[in-house]
Amino acid sequence: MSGKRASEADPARSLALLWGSHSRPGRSGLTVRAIVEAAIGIADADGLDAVSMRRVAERLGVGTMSLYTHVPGKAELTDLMVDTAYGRLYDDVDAPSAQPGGWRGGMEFVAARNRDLYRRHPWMLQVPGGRPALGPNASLKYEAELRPLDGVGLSDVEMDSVLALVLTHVEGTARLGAGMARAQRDSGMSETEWWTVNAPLLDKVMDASRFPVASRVGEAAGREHQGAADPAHALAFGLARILDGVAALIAGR
Amino acid sequence: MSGKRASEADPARSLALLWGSHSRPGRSGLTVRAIVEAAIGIADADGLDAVSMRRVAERLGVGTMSLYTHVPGKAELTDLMVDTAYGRLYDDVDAPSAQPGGWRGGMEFVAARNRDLYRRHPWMLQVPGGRPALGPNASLKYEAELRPLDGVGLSDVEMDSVLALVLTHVEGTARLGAGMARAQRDSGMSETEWWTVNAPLLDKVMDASRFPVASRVGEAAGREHQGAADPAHALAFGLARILDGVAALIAGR
DNA sequence: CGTCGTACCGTACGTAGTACGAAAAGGCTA
DNA sequence: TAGCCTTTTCGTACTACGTACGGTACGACG
Repeated sequence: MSGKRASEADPARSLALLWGSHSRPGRSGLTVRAIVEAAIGIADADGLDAVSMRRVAERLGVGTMSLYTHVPGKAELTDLMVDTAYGRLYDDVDAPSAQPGGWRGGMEFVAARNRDLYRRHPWMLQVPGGRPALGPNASLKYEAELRPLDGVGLSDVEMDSVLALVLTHVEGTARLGAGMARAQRDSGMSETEWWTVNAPLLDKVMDASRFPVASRVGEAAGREHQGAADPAHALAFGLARILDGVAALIAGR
Repeated sequence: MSGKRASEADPARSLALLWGSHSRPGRSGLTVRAIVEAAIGIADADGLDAVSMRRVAERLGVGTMSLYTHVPGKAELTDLMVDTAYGRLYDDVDAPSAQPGGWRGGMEFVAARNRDLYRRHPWMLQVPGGRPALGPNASLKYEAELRPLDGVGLSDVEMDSVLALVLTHVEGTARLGAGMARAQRDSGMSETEWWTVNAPLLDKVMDASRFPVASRVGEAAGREHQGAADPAHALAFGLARILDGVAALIAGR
């Protein structure tokens, strides 16, 4: 009955857990790291909704409530999952600033890596937003991703804005892709199958003459993408426009 | 125990409900429209998570299970909520294609209207993705938003791509804003308050010298935006870049 | 060997979606 | 009016969730 929403983690607890050297195994071998790893495994396989405290505990062979000895609650566990997932984004040798193609090549690399991240961990798109948990890996990520933009003629504020723009775009298109993948899993039908089944139903119910542009464009796009949308194309097309726009901003100096 | 995920609606049932003239009041006056309106009212006030079948029924003064006579389940109800919310986006007189400033003005109008939509109905950002439910209002929206791009030198596929890019950007920045608003509500602290409280804690735990660019840029951005991020600025900045990029694409013809 | 701090976890409460089947209210024909 | 039938309404119950609470048992230390 306390005023605490399950969706909002205690920031201080999260921060301590995130940055602290949490490694005292306890007597059953239970560790924060093990809990987080188990949760990520479940989320990778079955989505964030499938991550229940019961199921995490079961996977670790411990009682459900034992988890609470190491982790304050599910919200903080989610924070830990996110920062851990950020952990393997960039190696030292493989930094965005080490990519060819200048700032543009760097941003393309950032976009590709983040796309891969969301592909591997689609559950990250389901994490409830709010104040982002500034863990060590998130900080490392921010640093690495800003570097290609440093010294190219953008102000500090603009550097932040450009990176945010790119990341928002990648997240948006990844969300599209994850949604399509989930729809495919849940319905058991591929995108094309679904449309061939449901198109007649839609035709019967909607009068295409009321939507002349929409039906023309929608059909063209559907044919091109073999479905309602194509996340890979959306990512590439949008990123090209965005980086062109950023180039124009830089050139305008 | 059936194989149906609660997150995936039956498309045929949704389509029939969406397009059908569902208006047989039943003997308690219960209507699909009334159910949807009640659900939207709850979602507007307390978020999508607060929309439970029990609470919707309570608001309407009927038994919980009576809802299932009119609506197959919660997933389909969500589809109906979304299409209904789309309903009041554009009046006939107020269409994007009637805006000044050509295609660019039209897209800026589309962006502003969608931003307002997400501001009024933040729960739309929590709707689980998947195959979008093609209701009448979604179709109208697609038609209205494509029109400013018609005949400006883009191919049909490019028209779809540009619109998707703009809408993805608006959704992404709206998500940022909704997250910040929710964090503020849950924590009871404004953005500046939160950072003044938690900055010392972060300083203690992270070594700023390991993140030279990040700490410099982050501090500049934080000062500029009076917080970790500024959704309004992110929307405007990103939209300007995107439309510059689209202009370059058109000019390249 | 006794004591204590901590890790562990069984039970229980309140929340959710919805399956099932009973009950009740009209609408119809005879 | 009586009887029946279709449809709407909804009480109960099942599973699954996060986690508060309180008991138990292990390992270290005196």
